[in-house]
Amino acid sequence: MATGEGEHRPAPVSFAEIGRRVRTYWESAGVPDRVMAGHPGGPVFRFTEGPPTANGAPHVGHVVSRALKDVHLRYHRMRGDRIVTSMAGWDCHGLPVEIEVEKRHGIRSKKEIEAFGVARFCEECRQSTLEVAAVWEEMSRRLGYWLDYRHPYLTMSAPYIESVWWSLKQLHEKGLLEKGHYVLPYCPRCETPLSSHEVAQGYKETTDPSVTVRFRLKPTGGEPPASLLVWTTTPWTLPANLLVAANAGLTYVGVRGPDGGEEILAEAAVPRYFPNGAEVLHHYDGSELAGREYEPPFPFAGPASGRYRVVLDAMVDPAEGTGVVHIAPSFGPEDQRIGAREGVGVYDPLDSRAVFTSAVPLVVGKSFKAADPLLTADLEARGLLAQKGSVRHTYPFCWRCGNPLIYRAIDSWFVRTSRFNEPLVRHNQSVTWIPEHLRDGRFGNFLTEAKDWAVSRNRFWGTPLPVWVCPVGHATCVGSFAELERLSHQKLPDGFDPHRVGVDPIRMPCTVCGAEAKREPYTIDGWYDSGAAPFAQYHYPFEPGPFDPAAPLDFVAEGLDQTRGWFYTMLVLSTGLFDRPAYRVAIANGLVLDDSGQKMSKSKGNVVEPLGLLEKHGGDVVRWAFFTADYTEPTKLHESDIGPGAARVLGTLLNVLAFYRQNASADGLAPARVAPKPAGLLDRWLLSRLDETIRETTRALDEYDPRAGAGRIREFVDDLSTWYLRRSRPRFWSETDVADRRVANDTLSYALSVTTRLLAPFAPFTAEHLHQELHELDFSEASESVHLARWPSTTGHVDGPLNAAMAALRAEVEVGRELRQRAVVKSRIPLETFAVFSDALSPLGTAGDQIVADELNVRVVVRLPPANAGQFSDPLYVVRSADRGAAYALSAKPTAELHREGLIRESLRRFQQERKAMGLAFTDHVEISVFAEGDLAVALGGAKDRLASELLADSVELVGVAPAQGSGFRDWDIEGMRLSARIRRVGA
RNA sequence: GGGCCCAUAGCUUAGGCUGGCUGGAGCACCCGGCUGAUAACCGGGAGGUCGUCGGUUCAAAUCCGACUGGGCCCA
Repeated sequence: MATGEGEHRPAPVSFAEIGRRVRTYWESAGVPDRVMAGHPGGPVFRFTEGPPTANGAPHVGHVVSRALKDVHLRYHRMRGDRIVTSMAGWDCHGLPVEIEVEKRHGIRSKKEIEAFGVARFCEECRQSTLEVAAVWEEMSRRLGYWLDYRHPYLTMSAPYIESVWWSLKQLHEKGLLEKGHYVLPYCPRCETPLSSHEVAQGYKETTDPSVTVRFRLKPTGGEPPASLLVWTTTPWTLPANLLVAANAGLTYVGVRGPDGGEEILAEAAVPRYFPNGAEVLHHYDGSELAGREYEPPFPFAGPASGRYRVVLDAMVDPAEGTGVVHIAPSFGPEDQRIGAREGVGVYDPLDSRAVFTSAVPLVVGKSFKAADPLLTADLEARGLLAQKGSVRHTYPFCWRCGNPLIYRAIDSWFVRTSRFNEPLVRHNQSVTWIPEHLRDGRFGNFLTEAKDWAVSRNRFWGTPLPVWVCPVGHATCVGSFAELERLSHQKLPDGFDPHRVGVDPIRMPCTVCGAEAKREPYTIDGWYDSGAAPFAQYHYPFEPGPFDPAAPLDFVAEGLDQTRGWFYTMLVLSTGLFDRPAYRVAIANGLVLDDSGQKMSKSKGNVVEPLGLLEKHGGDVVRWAFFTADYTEPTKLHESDIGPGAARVLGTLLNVLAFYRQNASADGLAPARVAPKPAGLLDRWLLSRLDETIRETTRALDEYDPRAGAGRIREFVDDLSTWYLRRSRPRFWSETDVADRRVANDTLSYALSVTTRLLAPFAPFTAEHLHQELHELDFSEASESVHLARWPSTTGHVDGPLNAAMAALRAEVEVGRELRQRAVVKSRIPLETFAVFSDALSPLGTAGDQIVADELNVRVVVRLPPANAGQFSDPLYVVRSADRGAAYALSAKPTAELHREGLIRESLRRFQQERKAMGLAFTDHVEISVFAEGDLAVALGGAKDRLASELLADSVELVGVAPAQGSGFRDWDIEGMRLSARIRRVGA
């Protein structure tokens, strides 16, 4: 039994369901392979997939950049370009992977890895990388991001490593790869240095001790005892203190300390340290302090004595601390510089895990952090602690394991980036950055300051540094496996594994002196691996391939964080190796935040999982949401907002398609594949708008602006549905003008077909669904896919004046509607006149005026000069004036004849609704009996033929006597008059 | 401490480079209408100090400066 009137609605559209169905079809028909095989003769479009770490699951931010990459790749494929290459890639090496394996086996240090077995450990790492790939692939399938996942490049594969070796040797020969002993950020847990761009990812707010210590000056004779006040947030570095620095340009004062002795600090620091004032005993120039000797705070068996003295340096900042700075040359870049200048060398009492050695008995066996309180307490006991507190500041933590880093001097290999800053900056200038400000802003700034890149890692799972060093220190960089065989005079085994297990045992005679050389025991930074992807994925230069050393990539896109990561290392390598930019166009999307604008993090529990998101909404809806947001800015992810935007455009298109199919299948017409010859104004206008949309969407994608492209499509779909189709509806079932019906059908199907292709890069699933349904392929013809189609081109229909005129006409209709509302006459009741007073011509002539008349349901539209406006200012009209220079008037009341016409339409609408409520198809024939009162009876009496044709009624009976209850009649009230009707399906 | 970005209606936003009619849309809300595609459509309403202050100008959402708030990066 029916639950009410009009309750047979179609099932809600589920884009997720459409997505699943389309995905199944694609997979069974092998569509992605054929699309990606592409156009062999087409122009080359160079692309490289930024290899995600094959270790962490994807997050929503990855969805954004992948959606962006996909829309452009699809567009270029449809343009006939050959994408070089669609290869997926995985960044397999590095700490992230090692840490995962460590966790799995409860390993906590490098020693334990060695006990576990390096070979076994690396093998586990290798296995682990392949496990996560499946999640990424599934995410990409749901998103519709097409890459060749069956033949990915792996940074751990032997050919890839060989290419990386080749590149390292190139740099080495150019003198751009060297060993040095410098202060670097160092992770005590991972026991390895990190590069500055890795450190950049790990700054966090933290609380550290803040202590001010008295360094007792050695008496120079006769003077009372005095101390320097020295401030630090790292008490653990005090045992390594070798010098103290003051600034020659500052004034220092000696004030009376609590124990009566003199305490020396910068005058500028006095208010901070002694807010209640202090008794100043002496003034000193900074230079006067130079050379004064002091007793080290911890007099252990450190380096030879006699070095503890005050030196001068301009880096000493009076705004911080006491203006007297403690210098531990092994634990700070500035400290190292000053120590080297003063010839005091370095002193490092920590082992590789940053645990104190027996050199500092007080804290032997304690890690650097744990030593802080013990050292502080000892200073206090000896009366050396002037002040103790804590400070909140940002401090670097290991980006992978989360432990605090330290800065320490260590042996490391460097890419001498500082030697080619100028070309880096220059090549960056030729990159089209989106957003544009990155070029000279964040990324550009970073390049200007680019420091040497510490690429060696004291780790296990990575590309081994192919450098062999003899006891004298001569370095030989090996650039290929063949060279390794030649230099080491040994045949490499079949299936040679160029990881540490394979290369560590190999010895070779030094190429300089002939002494036995051993490999430097380092692996290299995983970021180097990924930066090498543009050439290493092809095993360049060892195998022929599409890589061209002179050609940058045409396009890359990743998250903004990659400005310090992949975008940077690619540019360093392309500049260092090939002296050219790495890419022409780089898009960086902003972070995706939760709905309150917070960063997503596991600890906050606000992480939106991409797989679930895509499954729930469907790939197209998620894509659309990101294309239409400003993805260059941090984007708040409102899950409730994700659906509506796409539903508006894609859903409307599905409705238009449903309408088309209903009528076309009744007519048995095939969809038009070429632009039909327009029959009338609306057809011409639609084709013009369509061409304009093609032109503008093409322009948007050429300019890498999918957001604008999606906007143009949205506007067109709106025009198509709410104006062209709404205005043209009766044409689709006209019995009298079959030719026009044909043109309308062709125009609509052509517009749908083109829109489907325009939509294909943006919403690949829905576009495929539309394509299949439109052409009645029903997912059955294996050779068909919208993604094999060519991008539409314009057909010369763009008519700017026509578009403008139609817009003007629609504005007039809006004014008319407003007047009708003020007249309080329903749209179904016809009125006599709509008058426009303007010197401008009718926007679209008679045909246009006909549309206006129809929309407003008036008998005539008249256009008169503004001077005539006065003649309509009487109660017979509602008037509006001064709308952009024009005035308007509308008849305020229907004539008796028009009123009867209105009654007929009112009745017809009731009957149509009743038909619908009965569940009749609009092709079902009926017979109808009608009873009506008063004017209604008169009106319907004269409209029997019309009732018959519009209702598909084989017989129309007008009953003179009011039907009784239960006789199958339904009753309505129209303007107080009774209307009753009984409709029966013929043959039912 | 230095650099970059952002701020328009309750929400998402157009416009800003190139100053100029009344700052446009969509969602949500209220009133009314329409319907042979309905998760539609049409009209009206309410909702904006275009973050704040100052400057340039006949004229500023738009250009300039400062500030506030948010975000990111560097030190």
